[in-house]
Amino acid sequence: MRVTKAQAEQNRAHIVATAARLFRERGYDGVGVADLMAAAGFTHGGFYKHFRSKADLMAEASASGLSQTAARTEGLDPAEFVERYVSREHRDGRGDGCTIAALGGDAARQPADIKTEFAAGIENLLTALQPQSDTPGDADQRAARTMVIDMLAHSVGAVMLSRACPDGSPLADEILDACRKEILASLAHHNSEQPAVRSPET
Amino acid sequence: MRVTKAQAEQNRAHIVATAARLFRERGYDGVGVADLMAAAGFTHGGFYKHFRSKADLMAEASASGLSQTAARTEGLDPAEFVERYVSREHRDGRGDGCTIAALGGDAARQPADIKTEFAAGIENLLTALQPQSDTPGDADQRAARTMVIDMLAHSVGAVMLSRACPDGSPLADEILDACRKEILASLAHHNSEQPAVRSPET
DNA sequence: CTTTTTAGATGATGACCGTCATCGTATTGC
DNA sequence: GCAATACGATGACGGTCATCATCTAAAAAG
Repeated sequence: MRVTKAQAEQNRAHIVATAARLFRERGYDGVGVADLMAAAGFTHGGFYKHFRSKADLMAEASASGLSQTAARTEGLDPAEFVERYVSREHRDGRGDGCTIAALGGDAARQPADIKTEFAAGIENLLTALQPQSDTPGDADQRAARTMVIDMLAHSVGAVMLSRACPDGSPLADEILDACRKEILASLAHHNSEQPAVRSPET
Repeated sequence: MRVTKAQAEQNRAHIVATAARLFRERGYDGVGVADLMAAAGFTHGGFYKHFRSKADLMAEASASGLSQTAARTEGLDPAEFVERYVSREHRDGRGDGCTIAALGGDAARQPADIKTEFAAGIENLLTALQPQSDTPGDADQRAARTMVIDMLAHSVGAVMLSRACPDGSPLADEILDACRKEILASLAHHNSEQPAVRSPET
């Protein structure tokens, strides 16, 4: 059952995409190689024709998921990012959501290669959120970067904390609402003081 | 090899404490029953004399770890909490640190009983951080609670994001420093506007 | 067209895991 | 003290897991 070289490449990409989603939903340890391949429409045998090990796929799937999040964030207004990120839809859609929020806790226990992918993914997200098109002074650049880093950690923390609470519990929603309100207020506050990161509308 | 009833109770507590630490270090799936019992100084056989299942222990160990964090936070100034929580020491000491930051990401995929323990643990932490000794108006109470919820999510996000980066990487430290600075600034800002949560010193 | 290569299927292997059966021994209740 | 009880040790069980060997058939190379 040989297939076209192009088809094989496409199958490989499909396996990576499927893995990225399943890992986000169930965690790295919650998905077996056989599970994964079945979900992608294959049997477990062909796996090692594409990847050297499960750990290899874990790193590649993480990178894929992270770059997808960065791509979807590109050109998004910070406030708009927060509205979408710190939302019930995002919290309840682990599989289709941000890889950092879904697997950040697991990444901390993974080997260096996965952590490196996460660092690169975070760096990309920061760049996507911080439009440095207008090149102001170095001090402003650093202040803007600090602010974006803080906003990202803040948003990630809100989603993760809300997800740790029982589904549909008042506390889960309260956390989300409280954080969204405070993050947006913080954004507005920074904008009024030194508009290093500014909304296009204002 | 029977032991005193008091000794057995003590052994059980020791197993729970060991489990809480190991789970924080390696995650729920990263610790086997045999591993765990060996780390506590026993063989795997006696496990089911103490717990009905591994899932049962997971819930109990989570509750134990969470209440420990709440107890250690009791009476702590919010700013002091942030200084300790958003620190390199805490980030690098998963096993001895906060259960929310270590297992919050995993809890999201666990059954309802564990999520319920997390919600209760979070609620306890909020109470420990929000001294409602002076009973002001309801509006102030709610505003203070919102602020504490936000501060906790913010701190948790900072530690988790930093942990997802390679050990000793500049980004890991940058995240921690940026967030600590911003969280403390936010605290100061709230204190100056409406001192619902106030430092004892000021 | 012939030969070589390789994506994917099938099946097996050894390690690990949660759980339970059994047993010894020391404590507890009488 | 005697009998009943139960903590903990030893060992075994199904099941799952990552990985590899083998086979196939079709695509690629010549």
